[in-house]
Amino acid sequence: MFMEKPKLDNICGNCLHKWENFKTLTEEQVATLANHRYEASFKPGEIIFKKGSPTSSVIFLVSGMGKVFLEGLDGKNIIISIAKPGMMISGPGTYGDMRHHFTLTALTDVKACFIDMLIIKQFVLQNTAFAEGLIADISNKSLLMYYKLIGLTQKKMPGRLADAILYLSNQVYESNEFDLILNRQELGEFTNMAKESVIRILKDLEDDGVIESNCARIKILDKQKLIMISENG
Amino acid sequence: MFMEKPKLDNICGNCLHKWENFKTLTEEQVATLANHRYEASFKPGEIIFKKGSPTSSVIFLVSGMGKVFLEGLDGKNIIISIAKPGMMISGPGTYGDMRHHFTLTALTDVKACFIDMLIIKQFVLQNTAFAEGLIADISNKSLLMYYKLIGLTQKKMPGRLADAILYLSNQVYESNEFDLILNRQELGEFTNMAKESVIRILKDLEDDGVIESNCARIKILDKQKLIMISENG
DNA sequence: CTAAAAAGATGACATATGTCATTTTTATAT
DNA sequence: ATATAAAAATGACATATGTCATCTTTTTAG
Repeated sequence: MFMEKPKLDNICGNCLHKWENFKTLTEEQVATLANHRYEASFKPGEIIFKKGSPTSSVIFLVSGMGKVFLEGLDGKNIIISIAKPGMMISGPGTYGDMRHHFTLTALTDVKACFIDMLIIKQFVLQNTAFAEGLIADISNKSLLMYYKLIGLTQKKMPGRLADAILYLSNQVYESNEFDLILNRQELGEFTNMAKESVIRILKDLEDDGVIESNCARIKILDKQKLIMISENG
Repeated sequence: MFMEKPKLDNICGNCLHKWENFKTLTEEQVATLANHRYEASFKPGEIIFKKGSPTSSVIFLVSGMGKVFLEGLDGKNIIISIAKPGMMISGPGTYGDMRHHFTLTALTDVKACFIDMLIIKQFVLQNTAFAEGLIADISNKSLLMYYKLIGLTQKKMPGRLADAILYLSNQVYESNEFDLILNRQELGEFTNMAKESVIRILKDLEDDGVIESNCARIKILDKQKLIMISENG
């Protein structure tokens, strides 16, 4: 992983437009931002930041996708979300013990933008609208965790897998047909089930004509039914 | 309008001292707070606020205890935490859809203080230190959810119940012996298990000399062993 | 104090789901 | 292209945990 200081071109434009809360910044603050950002490239599987490491930066993916996951017991992970460009990636440790509590790794080739955390904290103190937006952002992520908790603890496997497929289709790929960048093991880490169970239920869904799936490619044939499975556990 | 330094020590003093973030407020803001607070009393079982209702207020318990829980699928609840005086109780909807996403009910006789949400939001805009403190508070709660998720999905029942007992002992009652205000059903909602399983494992713990338990009274006999059970699943 | 209701306790049983071992398919590198 | 490694798929089996029915104890209300 190597870092370089990027030129002040409109490389930032992407994030500045995509992350709602950047719109609260003054021109001066945007300039400050551009002066305190660093880019780095990662290959699939590489760690972008690791649980336990200092929360020195906030991260935006410029391109590519990553996975955000909790490192649980006995090396068992829980994938929380798939990171895409335009989302701020930081964690609850930022305003706490200053340590990351989850790990972010690249799923594809990733170009990531590191913004100095001190700058973000400075904006919070200078710009109340930004602070408010940050609270909203954190709150939203917290909310997702509530529903993740309900899903993982109260739904049975088919419902959890349906949820995962719907999440990938609606939030990540924005399409009913996609080349999955998660393998069965990771799909299991996302749905809290063994990879063998993922395979079995994926097959059940295929047998029932809900999806078409061979290896990485997944096509949703009957979204309504998938939603029904998601809702009925 | 002239405002004298409010005499709050007899009313608000409890919360003002207990919730760290109130210390960032100016005297004027404290006075505003005192003018926009309302108290209400609740009996055990009564709803203080309900999932789906508007987040018009932030709540502090003046006295008594409550349970904060998600209303999950098929009426199955997930108790997230036990509310005590000194903690701000609000939810992720406050800076989102303006709706509560969990329910708060009284476990004992409760006197609750309702602070107008608009005042809190005003403080966020006026007082960046307060905003920062609020972010820290929300972050901390978010963090707890991460570890709750890991515990509930990856630990087996004895580990989860051990966690619950340790939480009650350390965080809630601050004693190794206490009269539990949760019944077996609720202990199940806290640990994601059926009430029958709670009863069984409670009995196992008693047989193993880890705790002493008859109905509501619980006494921890071997905390070290309890911690071990918590850690080993 | 007695009756009714709620909570706690117990046992039998069903099942969702994980684990392990093995085979097949797909991807990767030489 | 061939060899090797990784991922996917499959089947047998074990088990943690929920469900249900029943009984006992405790609490609540008249």
